[in-house]
Amino acid sequence: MSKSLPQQLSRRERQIMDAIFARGRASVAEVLGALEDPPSYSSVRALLRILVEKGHLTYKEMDGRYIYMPTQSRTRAARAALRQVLQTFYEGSAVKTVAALLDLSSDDMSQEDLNRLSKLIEEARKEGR
Amino acid sequence: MSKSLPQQLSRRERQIMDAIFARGRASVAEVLGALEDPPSYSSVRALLRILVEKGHLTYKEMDGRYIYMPTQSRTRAARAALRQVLQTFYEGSAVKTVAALLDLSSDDMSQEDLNRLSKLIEEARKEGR
DNA sequence: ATACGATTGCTAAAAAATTAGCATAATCTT
DNA sequence: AAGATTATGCTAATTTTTTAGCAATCGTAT
Repeated sequence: MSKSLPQQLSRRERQIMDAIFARGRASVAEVLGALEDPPSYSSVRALLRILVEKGHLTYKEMDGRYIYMPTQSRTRAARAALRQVLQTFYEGSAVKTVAALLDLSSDDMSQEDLNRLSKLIEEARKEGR
Repeated sequence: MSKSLPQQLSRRERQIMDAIFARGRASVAEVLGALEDPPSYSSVRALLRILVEKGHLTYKEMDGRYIYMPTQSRTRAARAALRQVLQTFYEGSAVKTVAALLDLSSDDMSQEDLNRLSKLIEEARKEGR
């Protein structure tokens, strides 16, 4: 059984977690650089400390400085985030969500990308059978 | 040009906005009922008032009570949320995101759902051409 | 009419989040 | 080696968020 992290994150905490998830892991300076409206270095450190205390982050020392990384896998966090969007905006329907995604970014998608998606759907079809 | 709502929401504000987006619109009592760890009726009203002040919600009186609804369209908010997940967890790749969605909920998808998706992709293919 | 229940207007207090300063150690540069 | 830069340890203060109470109003049922 894996530990649960039921606590919802505050605004800054969320920002920082997102920055770290997007990068995999990050130093204080990197997190600071990733924030849109950055507070002081001290403030970022304080938040990181809190996130470690709450169990959302861990860190190890590398080259004399701390590198922070999520305790939860990216995959797991990503799924939770997707579920949230699904429930809030698409009535829990994956189909509707995929449709929205295609609509959102079909301009940026190559024929090759579309081929890949077709294959994924084909696979799901087989599995469901 | 539409008004921008740059302010990031606090924890409760986010919760409440999500509850209202999921329902389209809601009364104070409905919002209260929708929250997992509900505070008092008064507290919910205070948050709603703040969200109105900040321009995220609007309300109208119906049957003697206030019904709150988002100022931003669900579609627009949904897109913003999807983009956020895309950027944070899937390197901005819609293909990866769709793959994750299929993986997440292919069990719940019918053959008919998959057909629909195939068609959507086919359409995107034509458009891109 | 009157009591009841649900709602809003307004206000204040408590809790949490956010920010930052200062001292100190390690590392890099000249 | 000395100075500059960058890091952490620890602490405190400010700001924002979150909570809730009380009076007044409106509709409903007795």
